Formats: sequence, C-alpha cells, structure tokens
Amino acid sequence: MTRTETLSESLEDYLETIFLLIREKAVARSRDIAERLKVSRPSVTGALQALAERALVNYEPYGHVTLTPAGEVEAKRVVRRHGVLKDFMVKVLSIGEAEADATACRMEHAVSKNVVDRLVEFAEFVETCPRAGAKWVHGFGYRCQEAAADPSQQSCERCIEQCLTDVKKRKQKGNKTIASATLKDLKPGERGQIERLLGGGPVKRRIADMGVIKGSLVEVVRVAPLGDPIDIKIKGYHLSLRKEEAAGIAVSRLPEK
Amino acid sequence: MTRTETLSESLEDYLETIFLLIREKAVARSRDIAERLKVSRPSVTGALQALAERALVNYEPYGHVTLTPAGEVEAKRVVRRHGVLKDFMVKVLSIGEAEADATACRMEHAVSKNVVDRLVEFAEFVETCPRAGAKWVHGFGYRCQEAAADPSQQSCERCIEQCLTDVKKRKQKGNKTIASATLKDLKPGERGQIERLLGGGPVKRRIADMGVIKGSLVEVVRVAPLGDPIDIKIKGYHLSLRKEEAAGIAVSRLPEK
DNA sequence: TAAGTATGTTAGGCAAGTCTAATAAATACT
DNA sequence: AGTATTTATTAGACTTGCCTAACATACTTA
Ligand SMILES: [Mn+2]
Ligand SMILES: [Mn+2]
Ligand SMILES: [Mn+2]
Ligand SMILES: [Mn+2]
Repeated sequence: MTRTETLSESLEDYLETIFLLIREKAVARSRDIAERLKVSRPSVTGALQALAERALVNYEPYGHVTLTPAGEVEAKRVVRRHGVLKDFMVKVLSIGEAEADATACRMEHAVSKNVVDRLVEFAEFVETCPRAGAKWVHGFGYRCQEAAADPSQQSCERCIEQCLTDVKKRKQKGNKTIASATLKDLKPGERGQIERLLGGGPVKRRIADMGVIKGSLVEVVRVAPLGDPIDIKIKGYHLSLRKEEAAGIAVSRLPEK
Repeated sequence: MTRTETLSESLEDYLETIFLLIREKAVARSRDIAERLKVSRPSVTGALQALAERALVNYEPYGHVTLTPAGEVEAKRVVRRHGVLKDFMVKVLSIGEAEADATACRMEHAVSKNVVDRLVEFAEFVETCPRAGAKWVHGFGYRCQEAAADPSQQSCERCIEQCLTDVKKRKQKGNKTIASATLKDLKPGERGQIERLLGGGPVKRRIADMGVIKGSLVEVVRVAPLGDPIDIKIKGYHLSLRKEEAAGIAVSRLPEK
C-alpha cells in the first residue's frame, strides 16, 4: 500500500494515452496503449494496476479499461498541458509539428498550471494585440526559417510601415466592422474573440471558471454532422458544446492564419 | 559496463550542480551537492561513480571532484537550458523568480537545443522589435498581474497611440542617435545590441558559432574589479571575455528594463 | 464447436535511483 | 599527538519502471 501523492511522468503518459484512445476509438485496449507508448504489453498491465490502485482507472483483468472521474480530470490536465506547449512551439516558435509534439510530451510533466495559463495568455496576447498580431508572429517564424540572412534592419522598417497602415485602416473602418456572430456560426478551423456570454446557464460558469474573459480567443475544432456537438478549444481547454449553448456565446470573427 | 548513450535527468542535475558549485565556491563538496539537490550523501557518491564511469567527472574516493572537458561541455549545456527557460518565464511570462527557477530545472531536461535557440530568438525579437519592445512585454506582465481586470480594449487603444508616437520619435531622431560604444564600455546590468565584430580573432569565431548576428542582444553580467574578465550573456550563453576582446565588439546601448 | 490467433497477465529479472545504518577517512581542537 | 567532529563511502534494502518468456483468456473462423 504505497501512497504516492504525485503522479509519475510515466503514469501521466499512460493516463494521457488512455484518454486519447478512448476519445478516438471509443475504447482503450492494452495492445494500443503499448504501441503508442512504445512499451511492452506487460508494462501496460503493470501501469494499469498502479493506476487502479490510485483509483484513476477502473480495471479488472481481461476487462475494459475506463477512467474514473478523478482519472479523467488528471488525464485532461495532462492533455491540456501537452496541447498548450505544442501549440506554443508550433504557432509561436515555428517548431515543426513532430518535434513540437515529442518535446511537448516531455515538457508536459514539468510545467505547473500557472505557467501553462500564462503561456496561453501570452500566445493569445501576441496573436491578437494589434501591435503584434498574427502577421507579426508569422514574420518571426519566417525570420527563423531564413536564419542568419537579413539582420532585419531593413525589413524592420517595412514592418513598422505596414503596422502603421494596418492600424490606420482599422481605425477608419471603425468598430462597427466587426461582424458579430455566435460560436454556432463559425466553421471548423475558424477562430473568434469572445464578445460576451449571453444567458447565464451552467455553460457560462463552466467557461468563466477557465479564466475566459471578453477578448479571449476561441477556436472551433470540429462540428458534428448535424451541427450539434461542437468541439471548441479555448484557453487551451478542449470543450464540447451543444448547439444551443454555442449560440449563446457572442464572438467576433478573426481572420485566418 | 553499461553504455547509456543519453544522460538521465538525475545525472544532468548532478552535473549542473557540480558546475555551479565549482563556479561559486571553487570546489564542489559532496556535502553541498547533497544539500542543493536535497538528496542523501550516499546518493551523491553513487552519482559521482556513475558520472566517473561516463568520464564526465574526475573522481576518486575522498578526493576532489572536478569536471572533465566533456563533463564541462555537458554541464554548460544544462545550465544554458536552465537559464534560457528561466529567463523566458521571468522576463516574458512574468512568472515569479522561485517558481520559474524550479520549473526551469525540470523542463531543462526535456528541451532540445533547437527549441532553446528558438526561444532565445523569440525573446530577443519580442524585446527589441520596435513593434513590440520592452514596454510592450512589460505591458503583458502587468496585464497578467491585474488578471481579469480590464479586457484591455481601452488600454489597447492607448497602447497603439503610444507605439505610434514612439516610432515617430525614433524616426525624427534618426539613426545617428545610437551612441556607438563597445562592450568594454557597458556597465554590469546594461544591455546592448551587437553592431559588428571588429577584428577577426578567435573571439569572433567563438561568438559567431553561437548564432550571434548583427542585432543580437548582449548583456554585461559582471565586470571584475580591474575591468579585465568581463562576464557577458549572449544568446543564453555565458561568456567570459578579456578587456581587449570586449573592446572589439561594437554595440549600441539599449535602454534599461 | 474446435482449433487457431490475437490479446492480456503472471513470473522472474534487471537497471536506476533513492534511502538508512554502519564504517572509514579527513579535519579540527585541545 | 590524540581525541572529537565532520565528511565521505560502503553495504544492504526498497521502489519504480522496464523487459522476456511462459501462460491464460478471449475472439475468429473454418
Ligand atoms: Mn508525456
Ligand atoms: Mn503528452
Ligand atoms: Mn534539473
Ligand atoms: Mn537546472
């Protein structure tokens, strides 16, 4: 009877993998866990027993593995950390998908919620602040790929000019430009900024608890065929909303990329 | 005879600690290593034996511990990763010193040189690009500390105005404003941007190998009493230069903070 | 329904990393 | 110099996490 208060990196990975397998394939088989984690099947059995002892999975020999509520909470935490770190590396630092993914899966065990939250904040700030903005970030990525070429004194001048004209344009068009919409209207891949949360149901609370405020970024990940469960990503959290719930979230569309 | 090609997180930490102790106190005693790493003394002995087997430290029972050249290289790598991650968290993300330090020491084992380099690039870009700049970063930190207060629509306007006036000023004053100096002229704590590397000695090569280009940030960390060994930080690397060498590096001063 | 195959578990072993208790060496103090 | 104290090492044990080989169960299919 060992009472290890904190979860080891290894067990966090098992939890993460189980969660993702269940999400993707409806069921997490020992075989698949082993394959994903590049580990032998007996190792998986061992891990499942350890997780069961900690009441994070429901497990009995030869039976189906499911996550307990506590296990799901823990798994989601890991998944979020992984996602946030990966996104930051890919979108802000211009690291390649594969490397970002692998690195994120190692870093995810080291960062606190605090740091992750701040990272999300910063990435959003960088992507949406008119003084920086998507183009600016993209410029950094470009600069990186071009490496040492062009110490950017020249292009820096051009960059500022561009920024000035952009801001002027924005001012001329004024605030009314923002075609107001609700989350329900966005298509997969589209992103928007929260304008406000209509209606005060449990969704509002759930979302507010995540640190979402006016101006927060939200991205529609997937919309089910009938438009009902809408998967969104917000503050690094993955969320599944019903159509009516999504209709209660006013957003302003954001340009792609 | 075990040949583990890659160093474990644990051994990296021992190496890091030994390196820092030697730098600070001239000698790394088993007792101090144990204390810093919060580990028992026998554990240290074990680690030293493991490191000695890998030819990373010079070790014999009851003797002084020193790093072999290979060990020093490895240790410096770890120290740099730690420093870069910590700096990013403190300066860009506005995470507190203590938490940043602890987190950096866990993340340092997970990030590749590639990611660290990119992180340095990005932090420099963010701090020096006129469209972002130190004030802008600071604004983000401030926003974070103020938390949910002020979704920044208001202050965003003000921020842009400020940026515009700043850029205008910069233009009026023109390029001649940049009081050219050399690294030798900077005081501890001051930062500058590399203008060019005068003279083509080995220093130039050493520095160029680190990815330093025109525009790279450099910070003077410490200057010895007689002004001779000058400690600088550049691209996350720690470097010690002689006075003459520092005099060969043309920089433009950067405003504090 | 009776193989035959795929999947999962047990048994046994090993390496890394940590600990405590006991011992040895080095250093500091009369 | 001789004892006390500090510092370092050895011995032995334990935990975690991984492995291979052998066995058990579940699913497939003839
Ligand atoms: Mn992981
Ligand atoms: Mn992961
Ligand atoms: Mn560390
Ligand atoms: Mn460290």
